[in-house]
Amino acid sequence: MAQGALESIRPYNRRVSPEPAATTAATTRVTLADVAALAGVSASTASLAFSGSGPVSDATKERVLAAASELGYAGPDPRARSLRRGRSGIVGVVLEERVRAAFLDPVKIQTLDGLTEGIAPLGAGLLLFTDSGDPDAPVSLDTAPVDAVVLIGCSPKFFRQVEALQRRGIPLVAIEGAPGGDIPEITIDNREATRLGAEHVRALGHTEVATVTLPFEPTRARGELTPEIEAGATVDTAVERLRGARDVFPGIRVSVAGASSIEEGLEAARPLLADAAARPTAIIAQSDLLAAGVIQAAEELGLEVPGDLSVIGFDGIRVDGLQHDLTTLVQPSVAKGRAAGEAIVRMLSGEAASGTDFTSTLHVGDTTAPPRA
Amino acid sequence: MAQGALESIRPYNRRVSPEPAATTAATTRVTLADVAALAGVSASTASLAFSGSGPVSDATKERVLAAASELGYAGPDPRARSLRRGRSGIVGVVLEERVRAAFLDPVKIQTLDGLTEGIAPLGAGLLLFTDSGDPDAPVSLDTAPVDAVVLIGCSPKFFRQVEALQRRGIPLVAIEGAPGGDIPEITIDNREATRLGAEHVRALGHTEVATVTLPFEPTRARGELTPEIEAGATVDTAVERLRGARDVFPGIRVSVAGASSIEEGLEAARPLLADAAARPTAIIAQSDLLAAGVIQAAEELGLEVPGDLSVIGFDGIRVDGLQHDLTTLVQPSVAKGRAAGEAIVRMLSGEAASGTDFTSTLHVGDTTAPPRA
DNA sequence: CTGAAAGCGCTTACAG
DNA sequence: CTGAAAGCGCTTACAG
Repeated sequence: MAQGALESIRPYNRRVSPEPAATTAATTRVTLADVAALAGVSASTASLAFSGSGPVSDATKERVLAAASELGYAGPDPRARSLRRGRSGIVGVVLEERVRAAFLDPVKIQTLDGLTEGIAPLGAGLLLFTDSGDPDAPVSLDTAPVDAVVLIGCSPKFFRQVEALQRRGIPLVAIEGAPGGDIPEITIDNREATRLGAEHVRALGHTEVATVTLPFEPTRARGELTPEIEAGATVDTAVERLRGARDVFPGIRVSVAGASSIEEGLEAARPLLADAAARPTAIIAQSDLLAAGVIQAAEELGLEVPGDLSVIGFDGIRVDGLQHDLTTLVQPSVAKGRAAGEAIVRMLSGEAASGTDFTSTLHVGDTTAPPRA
Repeated sequence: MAQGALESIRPYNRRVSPEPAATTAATTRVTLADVAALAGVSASTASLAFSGSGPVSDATKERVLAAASELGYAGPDPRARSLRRGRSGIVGVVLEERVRAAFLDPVKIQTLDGLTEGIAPLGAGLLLFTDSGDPDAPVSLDTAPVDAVVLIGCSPKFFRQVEALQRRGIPLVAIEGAPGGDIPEITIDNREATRLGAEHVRALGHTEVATVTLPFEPTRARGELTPEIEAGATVDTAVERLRGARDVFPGIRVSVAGASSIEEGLEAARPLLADAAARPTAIIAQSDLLAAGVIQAAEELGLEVPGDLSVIGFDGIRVDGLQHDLTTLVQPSVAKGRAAGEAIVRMLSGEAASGTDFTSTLHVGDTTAPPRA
């Protein structure tokens, strides 16, 4: 276990001798007590001079600050402060993937951005918990000094750690995913939004429609959807969006992508478009990146979008380099993160917080049109 | 200042009464002392039972664990542990941008991924410091309980905070950027690598060559390079790569992009390609995303790559959706992060650590060829 | 294998 | 406006 390594390493700056500071300079740690002594005040007063949260005369304050700079004291030790105050100023974020996988998803990045905004009033930092690639180094979520934790798209596999955090009274919020427990969840209307998109496609007159979906499970089997894949689904987003599409087109053809990317969208679309006789006139993609891939696949075959093929996405992100105004379901990615942050802030101030279910809106761009007559 | 907000919020789980725990359940915090008392052992022994770092009889250990689970004790408080041990298990990462901007750069993401690997032996988490968008919420780098800090592409504007961290004896490593101080730096051979690429282009027979660069300053002025822009440059990467190109093509035409993206590459390339009479036969792009944009611009005009235009990039990332095998300088993005992590680990175990200068390699793909005769 | 004691460095009521 | 005292919750030598 990783813990072991941490323990075996000696503190970088262990106090070398019991003598007062300022002799061994760099290797000896200066404390508030040292500063107070040099300034000729009590530790309490010195503390007040730094935090500014009490009445201290300007003269005293100056003396303390002068003593601090003379000793090279950089301010109160955050570790001691956080023990005393009961707050560390850190919010944990759990992403159940490697960094490089999690940040390939523009929606997650935007959500994280919104979260940063949402917790800004706390002045807290975000502590990232991701898969390190080392199976022996578990996310040590339950030994980290966090004030609160946000789970983004996490599976129930964190249940044990989540429980431990709850026992410790640490506020938790989940953005999608179903981590278990009675944690406030921030969700979006995956099914309803997709249905809306499908209805738009149907209203244009399309009847031959296919869909390219996100993976149904972490193993990321791809290709034509089989009953086995569907039965083993663990990713709600894919399942719900498929339901929405089926609400309108019950027998819709389904091609499963291996991830949310242009490349995967391209590969998932190829077989759908291969047979000119049985070609759909519209494809519903479960993400904008997949939609961009579908468009590439169409263009590869010399098909025009939207003339020969209508394409609709999901997310409402700007796909870098895509020259179309994509028709898509715009989900409030940033707002989701912000809502999670705000819930955290409320919970930390003792209020109750509940989840939020956001609504996506249909943006009609230039990638959907009536089928050719 | 953000600090104020943190202070004004009362601790979420303030102990309500001075009585021993286990009565008010959720709102009362259970401590190791409570567990020890219930188990009928000393606090020291209880502590040993949890950390496993001492000889405790199995019977005693079991008794302690049973008491813990009876009281709902989730393990030692990380805040207290970190004060006592002098380690928090947290490594800070500073990115001088908003989350959404930083993570648009695939190289940064890969570097972060490598960093995660590099610090895996510590079992530590990454604490993200980014621009929150709120000018009143400064990155509170110097009040966070970090064991070490990695700066990624940071400007000297962090000098003051960096100094404070150094005074506190906190190990620092910088990945590119010049944060000031005598911090070990992880760098790559921007100039030499670009020169290598330019030589490849020249060897193919090109003489009419242009370059699309990264921004030269955070304000991100774009367009033709002016002496003013060049004089005010603060981004080493852009400057060094331009030097490398000029080493081979001294009078090279320069178009500055506003960011590293396909879209910006497209826009920066358009004016270069607009005039068919004065059109370059090769373009050196300072990133792969820019190169992908250059290719799009060429294709827009009906030019073939590499037949009508050779394009070379920098980074060696896979550009999602790009159907070319891009000729590029492959830089070891993941290794850079890993090296930073390993340096941190060494410094935390008391060893000295120096920086590393990595070498990039030329990958010849299918986007460069001799100019048409 | 177990316990008593000290202390990590700070902040916060509480008196003055 | 300032100081003495207590304590945040834990871990670590040190004895036994």
